[in-house]
Amino acid sequence: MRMRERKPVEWLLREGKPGEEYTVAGWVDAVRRHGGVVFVVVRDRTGRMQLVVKKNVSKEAWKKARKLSLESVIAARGVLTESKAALGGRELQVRELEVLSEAAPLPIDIKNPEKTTLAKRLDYRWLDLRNPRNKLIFLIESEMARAAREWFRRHGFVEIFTSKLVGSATEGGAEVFPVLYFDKQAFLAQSPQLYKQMGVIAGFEKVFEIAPAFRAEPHHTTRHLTEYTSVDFEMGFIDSYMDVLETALQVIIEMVKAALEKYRDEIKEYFPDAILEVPRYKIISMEEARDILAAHGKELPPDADLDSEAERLLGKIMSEQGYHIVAVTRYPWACRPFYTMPCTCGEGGSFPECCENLRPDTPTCSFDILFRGLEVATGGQRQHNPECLVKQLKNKGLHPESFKWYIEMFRHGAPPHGGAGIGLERVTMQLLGLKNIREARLTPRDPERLTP
RNA sequence: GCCGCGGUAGUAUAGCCUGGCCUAGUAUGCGGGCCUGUCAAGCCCGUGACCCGGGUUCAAAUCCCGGCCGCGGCGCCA
Repeated sequence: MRMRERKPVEWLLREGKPGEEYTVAGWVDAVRRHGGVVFVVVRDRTGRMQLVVKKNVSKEAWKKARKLSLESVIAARGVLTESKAALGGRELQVRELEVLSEAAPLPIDIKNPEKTTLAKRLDYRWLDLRNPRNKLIFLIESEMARAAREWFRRHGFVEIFTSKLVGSATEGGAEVFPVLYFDKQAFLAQSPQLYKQMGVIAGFEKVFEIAPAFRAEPHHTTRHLTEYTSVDFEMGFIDSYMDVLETALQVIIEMVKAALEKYRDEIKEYFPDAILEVPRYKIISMEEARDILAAHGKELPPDADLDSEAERLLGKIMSEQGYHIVAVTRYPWACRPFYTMPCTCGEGGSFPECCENLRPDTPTCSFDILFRGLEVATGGQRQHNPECLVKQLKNKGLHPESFKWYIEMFRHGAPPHGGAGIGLERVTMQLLGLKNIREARLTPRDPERLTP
């Protein structure tokens, strides 16, 4: 049988002519043996259809069909017929059957993913993803990445591809993976942060990147990966960090919208906890967030980040008011990286004096975006005054010498700018209501797992 | 990194607390048989497991210690 004659299942069910002979090929989805007749359900990328293999039509094909194992790859040729009993209303009366690749007994239950632990499913990811529910997660991610990319391009952002091998840690040092770079010490980039800024300063003005980021934190939770996809952008000539926040929100909305427009029915079918409408958002300040939380019995000190309990609580309160997305602004200096623009500078320009007396609770021009109570994005305005940067580095206990080229970059004309990073897998997880972020990554990496 | 829970056929589980009655039960898968209209096919027969190492004991799936792995929480973060 020739593969070039192969017809997709969807096409056969819709447009094939009954009475004509066709070739299909795909995976064995089900086999039902009934003595002289064997029903085989074949599955390809476009759908599933029933093959009928009768002993009195082709004894040879019938013999092969009886022995088919689930998930083997087969090709079949036969006459398309109408059949009320068949799934899709049509079936193929097989004259010729070929086993292209025989499948060994399956180690996991593909039909019912909930009957196998996630760890086991991940060990056999290539089988796990044959399940339509699991496969859908990645069709959605593909769609969301496309939507984000197209949105950026439509709005004048340039796609860049930054180094993932870096010479120094971006923000501290503890959470980066060290790698041996010939005879030197290097690291895997935990964020494209510094390079995005370089893109803006180089004159691209607006840049974005959709690429992996690496975090060496040994988290054992349902929402952390050591390698994830970051949807990052950076934009110059902003009036304030609110321009950045608006952009981040629009991108997230655009991603969710695209996923829902294309896959709403499937999402509804497979993910009972998913959101089916484009979420509304609300922007509040850290001060307001603290007041709301305090009113619900959760007190936070003025220099503290929202802990995961606070995030969940805030997410719940805001969701009940109809806002699945809430952006929290003005994070205290103590919780933000050294390059963050403090609110004492920020609006209206940055001068050497404005970053003098930074205290742990000094508000910064920054924000986090929570989607159903989980942080999915972080961003803000960056400090573009090199003198301030040095002060801010020192304030954080870092050594300016380690960031030499970074600081140097701001001495040759750096526009006011800011950006954000959006966690693709986290958006997917919260959109679909997944219980574990590992489900949203093709081959997840956590502190223990390095294969497949 | 810290804390808690766990590891039994291919998969998912019962048994563990209160050691012997376990020749380790059940479901599903897998192998074989019957069956020409099934679609979670059915019926009959069969196959298959106590994570690794050490200890306690007359006796360990069961109790203790260590390791590895898994699940989750926290800190932190996308």
